[in-house]
Amino acid sequence: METRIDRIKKQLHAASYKLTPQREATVRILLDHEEDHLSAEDVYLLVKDIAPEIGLATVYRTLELLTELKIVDKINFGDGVSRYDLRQEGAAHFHHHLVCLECGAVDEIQEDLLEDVEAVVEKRWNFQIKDHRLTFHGICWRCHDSGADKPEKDA
Amino acid sequence: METRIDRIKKQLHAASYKLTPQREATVRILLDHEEDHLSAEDVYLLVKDIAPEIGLATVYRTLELLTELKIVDKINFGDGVSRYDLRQEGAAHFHHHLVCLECGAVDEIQEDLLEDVEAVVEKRWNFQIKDHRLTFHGICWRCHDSGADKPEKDA
DNA sequence: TTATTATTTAGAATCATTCTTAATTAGTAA
DNA sequence: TTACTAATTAAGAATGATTCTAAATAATAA
Repeated sequence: METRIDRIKKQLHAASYKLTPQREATVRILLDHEEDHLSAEDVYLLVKDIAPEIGLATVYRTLELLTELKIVDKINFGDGVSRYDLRQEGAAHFHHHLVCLECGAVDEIQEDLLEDVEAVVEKRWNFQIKDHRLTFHGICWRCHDSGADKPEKDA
Repeated sequence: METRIDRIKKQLHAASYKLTPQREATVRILLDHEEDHLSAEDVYLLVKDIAPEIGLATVYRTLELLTELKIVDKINFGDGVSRYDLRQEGAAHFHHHLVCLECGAVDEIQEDLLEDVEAVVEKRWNFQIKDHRLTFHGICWRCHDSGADKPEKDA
């Protein structure tokens, strides 16, 4: 059976890159932390456990490469550190984020909520959209009283 | 007649800050470059022309202060540099951006396109939205052939 | 094998941003 | 005005994330 790693390997080969042990280890960490918005430093510390000889610069280079190939998305929540998220397989667009101003939690919205808005933008601003970034800042369900309900999982 | 500067002065006083000459010079630069998405360094170089004795750290401090007071918005297009935009007077939310992957131009959408989407997010994810960031990446009207029309100005 | 190219490591270098310290300025009360 | 106090600033040092450099290593092709 073909695994996600296998498919990423093919993607790399198609672009004439190799899946070196360091790159594979990095990808494995990202797969194990799909929703964690890891920084390069975070990835580095985690990947060192399974590939101790790896260097920080290699992690940066790998993340950059994966970003170019649209396997991961590089995000910036304004704290001066870039974070890296594995893109949903086959997703055309980047998922959205909810950043809590109270506790700092970052939740994800996988569903694409922007289809209507994008139709308007393409038409009215005559702009061919390739991707988008959407982040909401506010108070998450954990931090405000009015209904301590965990939202339903992504529709 | 009350100018924008006067109103900003009041806002500062209300929060018990002073509009020092350095701060005023910085605000003037921002007013003169409303759509330019200046970095702190850009602002510094421009402000030196009208207030030569100013230091870079002061520019940073001033921009940070103005950001806290929601007079300017700090944005990050992923190039490692923060940029600062004067917020439309009275606007509750930050405006959106169109970043051209071809020529690098950054256009603005002042209109709030997210009202419907936000209603969905507030309800379904049980999240109290305070602000948002929305950026589209793609090809601007200048760079793609199909209709070299400048879009109508913000509706 | 040898030559060539891609990749990595380690640490130095860079660059944006923040911090520190001492000096300056403004505001206030006498 | 003068003295006191707090806010603000300049200058440059310090920090921290990221990128670059040089030499070593691994993979690939001939």
